[in-house]
Amino acid sequence: MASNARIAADLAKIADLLELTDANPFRVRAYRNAARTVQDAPRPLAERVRAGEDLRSLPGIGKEIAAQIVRKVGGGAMEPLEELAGEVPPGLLEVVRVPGVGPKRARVLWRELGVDGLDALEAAAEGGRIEGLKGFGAKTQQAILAGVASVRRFAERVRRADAGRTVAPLVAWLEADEAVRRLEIAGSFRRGRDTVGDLDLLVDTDDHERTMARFRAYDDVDQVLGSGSEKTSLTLSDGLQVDLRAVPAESFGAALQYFTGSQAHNVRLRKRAQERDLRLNEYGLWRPSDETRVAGADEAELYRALGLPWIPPELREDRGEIEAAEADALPRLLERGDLVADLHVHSDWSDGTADLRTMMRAAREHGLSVLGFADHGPALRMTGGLDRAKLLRQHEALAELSDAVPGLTVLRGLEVDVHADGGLDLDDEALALLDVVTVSVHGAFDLSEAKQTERLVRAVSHPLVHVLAHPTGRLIGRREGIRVDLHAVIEAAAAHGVALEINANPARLDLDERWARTALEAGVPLSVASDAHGPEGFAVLEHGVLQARRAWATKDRVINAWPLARLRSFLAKEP
DNA sequence: GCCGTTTTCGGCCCGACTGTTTTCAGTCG
Repeated sequence: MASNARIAADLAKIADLLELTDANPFRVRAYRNAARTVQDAPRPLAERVRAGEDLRSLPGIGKEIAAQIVRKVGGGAMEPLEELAGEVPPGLLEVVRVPGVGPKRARVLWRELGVDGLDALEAAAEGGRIEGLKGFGAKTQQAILAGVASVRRFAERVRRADAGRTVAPLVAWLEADEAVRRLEIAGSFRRGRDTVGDLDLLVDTDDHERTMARFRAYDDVDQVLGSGSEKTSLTLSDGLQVDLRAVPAESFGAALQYFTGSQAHNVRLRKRAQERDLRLNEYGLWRPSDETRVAGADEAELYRALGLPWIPPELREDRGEIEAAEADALPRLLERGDLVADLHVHSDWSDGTADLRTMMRAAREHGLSVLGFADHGPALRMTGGLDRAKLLRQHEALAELSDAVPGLTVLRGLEVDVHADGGLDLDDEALALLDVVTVSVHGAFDLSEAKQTERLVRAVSHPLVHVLAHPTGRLIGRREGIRVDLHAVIEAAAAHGVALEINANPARLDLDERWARTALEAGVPLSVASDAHGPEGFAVLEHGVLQARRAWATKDRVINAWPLARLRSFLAKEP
């Protein structure tokens, strides 16, 4: 089936190819917008097509693009894709990813030098054939050579948590200088996305030149891509690109808003400014008639001047937050401090590194008052998983520890493997001994979508199951999730009072924000869980909270933010 | 290519930096 992601990828590719053929830029944008709409669509478009619905009700989808989507769903190829494939070599799509090379230059390089991909581009630069082309000089040639290397080394987006570790010492280095008054990380990092492409730093400084020089002098810098008094771009040794912009205090809020994005959110805000005869840019919100600044120093003030309450960065994706803000109906998003429990934690009874008591203490130190152990069941032999006899011994051990950590209630759980046919790895009698039954998939990732769906639907329909952990099994940047119709799984979870997990491990963050939101909209509660395998593992909960916030989760919809009595009632499957 | 209780045609978000230019195009975010 043509998933929304595949349809969106085709539309985005058409946009890229159109640019390379010098097409009408607004036509390009139309395809980009449509790609985004499809990506964000909560229901599979294929399903809507089969139901005979008119896709033109979706924003940015008109007659032409709707027809192309129908072709794709029907198993055909989108026509522009076929036409454009014959006009430009596909390798040019990689060439435009080189910094400083856009569609125009890529076309010149192709026409003049036959450059049809990264290898050819590199050879042309090394051979000195680029310098001398109209519009190209020696510096550009050098930049291209460096750019090819960086594209190769750093093709993918990086996990936000990894970027956070990289940037923390850099931020400390910049803030250590007394000229720096304020420093903020903006961009998708601030919005809490699970991955980031680069980092955007904003600085309010007494001395632009000095701060930019200090930035360039940071010892982990690999290449300085460009540097002026307002802005410096560079890459660090691990390939991460960091942009630093100097912003005056009177514009700081506007710049923070602008560079936090997302682009789609900003477009909406600028249109909104226009409708009020105002102009919005990174320096402030302006009244053009007399060039006065209506707002700029403070982000909340800027939103206010546009008739809106301040919108949390995690929601700024143009997925309904502006409408909600207008109606004064923004959710009060989950916060880390709302979490009282963690229901998915391992110990050395299976593959964890620490004993029960150590994990209990660590949970308390991380501000939790309820801890649900969820060691692996017997199927995962390599983890030393617990069979029924071992489970009983663990319960005895827990009973002895019942008062070991004041203020902490322990729930007896297990992470039970779901067999390929949807059966569980422990019999019902053993499952009934547990306070929390978490189920998850650790093998048979390759089943067909139909079989995988049947498997998970059967698992969450089991009357003793409470939580489905890391529902897709994706590992960011390493493994795609299983092929499964999550709509069907969500529907079954809703019918059987089962929660879906947001696994907070930064490599997982599974469910992702879109599916988590879909689950919430279907009435399915979430469990934000650390999946900690050691005492330090609880720290990742902050990443899970960000993901939950991006899914519009409030604490009322997250079972491990509930008071213990309410949680117990959920676990008892009371209506 | 999409869109419209001011429009079915004429718009479509905004500015900085760079390198190569004699006044600006291309790229980027």
